[in-house]
Amino acid sequence: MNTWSFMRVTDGNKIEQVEKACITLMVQKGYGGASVSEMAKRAGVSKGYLYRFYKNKEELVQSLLTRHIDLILDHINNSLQQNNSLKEVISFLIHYLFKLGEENPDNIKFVYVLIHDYNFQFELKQQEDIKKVIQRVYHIGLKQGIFNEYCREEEIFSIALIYPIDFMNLRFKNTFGSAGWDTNDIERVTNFCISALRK
Amino acid sequence: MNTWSFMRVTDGNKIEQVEKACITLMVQKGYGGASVSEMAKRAGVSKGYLYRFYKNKEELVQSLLTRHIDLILDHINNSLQQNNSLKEVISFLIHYLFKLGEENPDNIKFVYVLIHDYNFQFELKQQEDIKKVIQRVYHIGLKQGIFNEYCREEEIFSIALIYPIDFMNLRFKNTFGSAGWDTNDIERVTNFCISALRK
Amino acid sequence: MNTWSFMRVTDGNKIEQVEKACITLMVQKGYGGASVSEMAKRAGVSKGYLYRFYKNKEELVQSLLTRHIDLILDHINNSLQQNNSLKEVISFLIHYLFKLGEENPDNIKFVYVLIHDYNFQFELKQQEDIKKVIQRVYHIGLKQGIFNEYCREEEIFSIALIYPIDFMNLRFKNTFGSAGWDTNDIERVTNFCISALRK
Amino acid sequence: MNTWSFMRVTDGNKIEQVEKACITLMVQKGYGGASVSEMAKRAGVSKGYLYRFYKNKEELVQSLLTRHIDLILDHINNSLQQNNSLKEVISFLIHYLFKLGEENPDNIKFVYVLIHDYNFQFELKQQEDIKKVIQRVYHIGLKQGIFNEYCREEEIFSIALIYPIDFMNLRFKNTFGSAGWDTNDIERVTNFCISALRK
DNA sequence: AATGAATGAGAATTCATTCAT
DNA sequence: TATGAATGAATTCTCATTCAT
Repeated sequence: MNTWSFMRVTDGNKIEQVEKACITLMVQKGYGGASVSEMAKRAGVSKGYLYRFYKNKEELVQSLLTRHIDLILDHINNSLQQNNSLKEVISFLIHYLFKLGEENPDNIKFVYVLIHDYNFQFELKQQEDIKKVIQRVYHIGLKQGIFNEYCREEEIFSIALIYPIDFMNLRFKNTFGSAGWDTNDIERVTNFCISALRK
Repeated sequence: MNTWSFMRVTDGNKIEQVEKACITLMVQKGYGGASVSEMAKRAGVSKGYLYRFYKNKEELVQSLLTRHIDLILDHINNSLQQNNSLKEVISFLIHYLFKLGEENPDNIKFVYVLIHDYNFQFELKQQEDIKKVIQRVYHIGLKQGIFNEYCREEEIFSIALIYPIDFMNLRFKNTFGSAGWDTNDIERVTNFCISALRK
Repeated sequence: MNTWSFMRVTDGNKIEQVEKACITLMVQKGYGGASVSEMAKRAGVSKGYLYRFYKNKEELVQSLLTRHIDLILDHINNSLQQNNSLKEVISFLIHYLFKLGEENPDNIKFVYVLIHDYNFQFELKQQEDIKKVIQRVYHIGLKQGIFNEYCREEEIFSIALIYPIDFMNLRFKNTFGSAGWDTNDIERVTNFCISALRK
Repeated sequence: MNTWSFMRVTDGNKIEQVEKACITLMVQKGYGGASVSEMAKRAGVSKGYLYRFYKNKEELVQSLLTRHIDLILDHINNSLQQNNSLKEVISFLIHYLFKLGEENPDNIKFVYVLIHDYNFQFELKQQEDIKKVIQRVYHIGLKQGIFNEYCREEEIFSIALIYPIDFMNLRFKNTFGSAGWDTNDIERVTNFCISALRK
């Protein structure tokens, strides 16, 4: 192993630590309250180092959001390429989202916080990707003729993507008295979602 | 009109201006980005004046959120006291929410931004009020026996309250290519919501 | 009783309350930390009222200091007019100072704090009064021929006036492990003081 | 001289400048009146820089006070370790205090102002150190059997430490018409002090 | 590649003071 | 006589960002 490849590994770790710290702090303190200094300290790197990878704080956060959303979009696209039915696509998506929330609640909290923030829009290119993916899902449903008359692309987005994310965060916040979830909850959310879109 | 009443009107106006400025800035820049100085400047009052009414920035924002949510809860409670059916209660609620969004988009944006922020919880008392109201709506639906098997209190909250708010903000953000809404949209959202909860 | 005299009584009380509040806060928080608003609130008067009597915060504090010092000077002058010996004059003074400290510790703390503050000098006229009084005491001692060779006017001031005040505050601050004082302490301080000046 | 050592010198200078500015302003305006902004400006550093070294204004001032007092305590302790007589210990102390006042009046003014401020106590550990030192001086005097019957530890503190400091400040303030001091004054103060404690 | 010293604009908040009533 | 609403300058402190090393 040469020094160069060794360095790369080191780098990767550092940046990974920065991103973890960023997510944690964004969730805990919000965009305004999360300071770059604290991110660097938590990640064990210098502030200067951090600025060599990201133009500024906003870009760091935005790039993280983009990557998180991209992962979700990739997952849906994979699911779509396997000629799944609408039900399968939605079920896979929701199970995937719950898996993310179980692996690390902060990841889902982070997405939740940012997609509802007027300071962070999806990047333009990604917005197109989202539209495309939602359209593909919508067309599958149309082809299968299973949508009720009130269902449009917006409802696919709101119900199949946003509603499960909101569900998890409602539980994180313990608003209605339950703190986590079990497989029954996941099934119920999945079924509710599909039933909401169906005739 | 005597001087006294003139003074009062002036006062009322000032605080009203502060609150308007606060809402606008919260929506535009988020909690961390919205500065008290700018709020005061926009409202045409001094910073010191503002602090005679609110202990600090957080209290100003929190009190505004509480008031906005209270208005919505009051509306639902009124609706419940009139022995309305589930469908009527939900329909009234959604129409009310759209009315708010039409009167002043910032009001709905403000609520949207804050209820998805991990730094702003509902005040404890209000959280209880929300639970109570949602429970009452839920019980009406149970009595009428019209819920599908996947519907719980959480779904009432997410679908009848959050989904319409999200819908408006999706339109404000122009995510799927339409910027406002018309009466058809309102009807569609209403029907979709009721259909989602129903058998 | 006419309205005028009634008013005067009321006024007197109010101003007295203001002065009490001022002293308490000056001792507790220092000049910078004591706010006029809090003084007014504690005294149960409005800020505006307070400013009708004192040009500003400094004048309020300065006038209080001047009055406190004047009381002490008056006491010494009375003592001097009775053809007392040096020992009697000093003994009366020290007993008087301890009486002040017993009546209300804040009074002695207040004097202690201010006479050691570079922002508060004695008023010019009062500085002359102090010099005069100290000179008279000095001359009595000279006439009686009891001073040791190292004793000058400055020592009269430092030992007969400042040292007892410092003693009480050392006890208030509990620096050497005793919190108050008894009659033995008073006698000891008196004797120490006289002995320090004597041959 | 290499760049590194050059940097260190620069750094040291900056902090030194901050401390000088702090002392000057504390003496001129008191704790409340001395602003951190002005300290930074006078020291030629940025506000942010200052806060990298001191948690806040209080810590800056307190740390300076502690250091000044420590220097004095160290001096007494050195003197004590050389098996000096009481007279020598006190004489050395007083000469040292006057030397401090001659080197830089602000240093003695600073100590004078803060030890008489109810907002600044000695740090707990230092208070113990002071007690210990005073006790050691007291025990020397006891062993030599030279104290008069009115002399206790408190008097050692008040007369050997506080009285010379007060003397210098009385001169700085020009209260009795002389502004500085000469060697005769120093001798007189020393002799007065020793004579005051002696039989 | 990596650091962290240094900045300075700007944040939240306070408070002495004024003045219309 | 007495109030307290209103101000705005000043205060303490933070933080994103830069840059010399």
